[in-house]
Amino acid sequence: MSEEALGWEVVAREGEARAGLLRTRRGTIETPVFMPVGTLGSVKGVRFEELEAEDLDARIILGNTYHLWLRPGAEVVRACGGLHRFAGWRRALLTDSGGFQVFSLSHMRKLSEGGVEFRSHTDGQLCFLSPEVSMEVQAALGSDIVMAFDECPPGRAEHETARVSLELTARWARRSRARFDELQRAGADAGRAESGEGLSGRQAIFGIVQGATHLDLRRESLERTVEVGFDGYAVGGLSVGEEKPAMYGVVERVAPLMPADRPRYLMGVGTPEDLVECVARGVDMFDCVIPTRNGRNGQAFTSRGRLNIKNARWTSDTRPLDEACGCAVCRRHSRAYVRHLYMTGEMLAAALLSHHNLAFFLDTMRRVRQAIRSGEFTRFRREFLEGMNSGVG
RNA sequence: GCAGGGGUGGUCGAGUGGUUAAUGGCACCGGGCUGUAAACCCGGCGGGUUCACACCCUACGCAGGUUCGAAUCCUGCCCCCUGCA
Repeated sequence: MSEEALGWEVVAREGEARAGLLRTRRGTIETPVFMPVGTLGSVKGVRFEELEAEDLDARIILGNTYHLWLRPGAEVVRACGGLHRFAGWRRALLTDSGGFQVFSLSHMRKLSEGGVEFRSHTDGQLCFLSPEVSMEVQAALGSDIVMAFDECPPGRAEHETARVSLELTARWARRSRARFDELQRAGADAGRAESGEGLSGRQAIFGIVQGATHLDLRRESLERTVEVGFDGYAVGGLSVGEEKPAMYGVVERVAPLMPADRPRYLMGVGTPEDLVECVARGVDMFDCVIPTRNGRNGQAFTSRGRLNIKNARWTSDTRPLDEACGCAVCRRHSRAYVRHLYMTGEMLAAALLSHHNLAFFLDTMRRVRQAIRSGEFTRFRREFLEGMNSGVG
C-alpha cells in the first residue's frame, strides 16, 4: 500500500502557476495538461493515430464509468483486457466516476445515501450506481487514474444544499477509497501495464472537492477529502451554471490550499481562456468536451478567438482555420473547404474541426508549460488573452 | 385534338371565401454549447423605412370579374403532367 501509483514533481513555478511532471504507469505527462474527453472509449471524431501524432500528442485522455458501464458493460471491457486494450489506446487514461452524470441526468435519477438510482438514458432501465460499483467498474476498465464517486450539485446551489451534498461526497470519498483499495489488493485492476516503468502497476485514485461557490464549504470539503488521502485532488462542481467570476474565485482560493505535493485537477474546464486563467491560479490538469463538441457543431478555436465555420463570410476564404496554427488540418485545408464539408453534412467536417480544436488546446498547453519553465508565463498570459480577443479576420 | 389533374413565398408542399405575409419540411442566415443523453439545441427567414412599439408596399401562373372581403368562387388566356387518340 505504500507503493506510489503516481509520481509527481513540480519543475517550475511562476506565481501560483506550476509546471510539473506526472508519472503514470503509462508514461510521463508534462503539466499543465489538457485531457481530451473520450466518454465512450473514443474521442469523438478523432482517431488515436491523430491523438498520438506530433501536432496533437495527447498524453492522457478520459473515459467515463457510467457510459461504458451501460454499454458495452464493465465485464465486456474486462474480458477484452481492459479499456486500453479494448480501445487500442496505449497511453494514459483517466476515468470519470459517473459523478457528473448525477448532475447532468439529475431529472432521471434518485439520490440516496447508498448511491444513485438511474434510469438509463439509453433504454430506460433502472440501474444503481454507488461508490463501490463505480470503483468496481473503473477497476474493470483498468484506467490509470480513477476518480472517486462524488455528487456534483448545480453551480448555483444554496449554502445548505451544497453543504449536505458535500457531506455526502465526503462519505462517498471514504467508501470509494476503501473499495478501491480492496480491489487493488484483490488484483481486480484490468489495466496493469504490460511492462512497468519503475512505478508500481496499480491504479491511482483522485479525490474530488465540492461545495459549489461557497468558499467555507470548499475549504471544508478539501480538508475532508485530504483527510481520506488520495494520489491527486480534483475540484469538481464548477462550470455547471455558476457565473464565471465565481468559478475563477473558487479556483483562486481553493487551488493554493490543495496539497502542493499532489497534482491538482479542475474537472470539466474549459475554454482556452479558462485553461490559462486557471493555470495562473494553480491548476495542473484539465478536461473538457468543448474542443470536440463545439468542433462537431461547427466552431473552431483560433489564436484570435472563435470562428464559426457556418458563417457565410468564409465561403471562399482560402486561409486555414487559424493562420497561426500548424496542425495537420490547417496545413492542408482552407476555411472554404471545411465550411463546404460542414454545410453539406460531411462527417469529415466534424473530424477536421475536432482535430484542429484539440490541436489548439493541446498546443496552448504546450506553450503554457514552456512559458512557466522559462519564467514568461505572465507575459504569455497577457498576450494570449489579447490575441483571443483580437477577433478573427 | 379529347378527357382528367395541376400551376402558392429560394425549394418541396399545406391551405379551398373572412385574424395574420399565408402551416410544415428542406435550403439559407445568425446564435449557443465547459468532469458528452449533444454530428445537437435555439432564433430569423417577401421588400422598404424605424433604435424600437409601429408603419408602408408587393405577393398564391397572367388578365378581368363577383363580393363588404378572394390564394380560395366565375370568365378568358398561358403553361405543365397523366391517359386516350
